[in-house]
Amino acid sequence: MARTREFDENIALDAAMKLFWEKGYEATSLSDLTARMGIQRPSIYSAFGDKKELFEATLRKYTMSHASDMRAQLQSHSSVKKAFLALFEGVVAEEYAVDRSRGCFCINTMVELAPHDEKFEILTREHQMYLAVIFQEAIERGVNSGELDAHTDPKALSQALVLSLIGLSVMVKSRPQRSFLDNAISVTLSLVK
Amino acid sequence: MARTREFDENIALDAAMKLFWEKGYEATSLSDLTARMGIQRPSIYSAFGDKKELFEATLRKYTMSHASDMRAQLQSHSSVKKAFLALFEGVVAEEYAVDRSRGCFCINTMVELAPHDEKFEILTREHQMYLAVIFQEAIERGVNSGELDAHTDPKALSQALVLSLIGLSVMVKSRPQRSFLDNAISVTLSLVK
DNA sequence: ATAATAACGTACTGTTCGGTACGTTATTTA
DNA sequence: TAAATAACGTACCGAACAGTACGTTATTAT
Repeated sequence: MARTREFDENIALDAAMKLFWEKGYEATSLSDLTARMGIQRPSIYSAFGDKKELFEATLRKYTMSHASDMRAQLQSHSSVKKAFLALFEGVVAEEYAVDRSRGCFCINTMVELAPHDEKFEILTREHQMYLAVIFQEAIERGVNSGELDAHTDPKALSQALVLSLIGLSVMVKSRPQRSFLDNAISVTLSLVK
Repeated sequence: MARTREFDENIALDAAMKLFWEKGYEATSLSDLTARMGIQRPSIYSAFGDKKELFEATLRKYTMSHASDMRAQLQSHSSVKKAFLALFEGVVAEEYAVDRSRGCFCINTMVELAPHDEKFEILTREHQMYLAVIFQEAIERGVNSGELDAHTDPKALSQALVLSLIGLSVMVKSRPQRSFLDNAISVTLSLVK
């Protein structure tokens, strides 16, 4: 009944996500967004709503993709210990790569918006809860296969690992010596035994 | 040789610190600052420089005060295990108190500014390094007193604890169930043995 | 007392902010 | 083919932004 949309909403949303992820909510302007999304300002508003709504859409996109990434990574090793080691070391390696990582978008949002906006408090909490469940399932696989101690408390251990992974993801932003991070990872993952 | 300053620079700086701490750098405007500091805009510029310089001054004030707080807390218990437990549980208790905590200003800055501003990358890194040293000293006291295992690696353990404490400080912003945090703390601090 | 000087309050600068009105263009349905 | 409709680009809105010019007031040193 009318003109068809000329841009791909998914591609545009992805561009917005990368920008918010890199700069945060406040530091990203509508002009930044139009430039990177390749569309005009009214197109953003008609397709995604206002700035906060667009941000929310990008965060939802991120958390879904991030959760399935994490799940896939944990399932890609037969050894649960090695899987967690690869996961933690991957965070470090990414940050120290030629073009540094953006870190974790959800963590950035927990810090910037969750304390002042209940919607993002809930959204970020639910993502962390989901990650904890993914971790727990991996640990339970390790217990069932006999790789991990039968006395392990999978739930509590997964929760501790989520906390440490968050800490690691934040700490790398200040670019400490890699030995600092390697030591910390090594000690933390000694809990997975 | 001239008129004397009518406001107390230290009090004004403290007000600015609390505001930046609560809202972050970008979300805090000069108008917010003049309102809370109780002084006019040109007074800010003459006493502290521009917005970024003022922010830096508040962060330096915070890190110094925070470091000595941490040191004091760790020294206030004869048992090192109890000292760390009180430290970690204190973060949780503060956040779930009637008026929620602002979290850790240094962590907020690591997330918001460190990735895009080398000055803050360095400043925040140095603070975390300093905290790690304080932690290490506490652990060494525990080893020397016989409370902790003689095979403990105080440096590596302290680094792991710094990471977990960062993770905890971020995670509380999304207000998960306390049992989540209690479990995670319990598992993490089982490393201190 | 007076000249020098620095802090003060007011009022302003140009710029950028998020958001939108509106006329134009392209597509679809009838 | 014509009417309807929605996406498009342009150009704008008032508000808020960080930062400053400037005249006034208070304090100091001479």
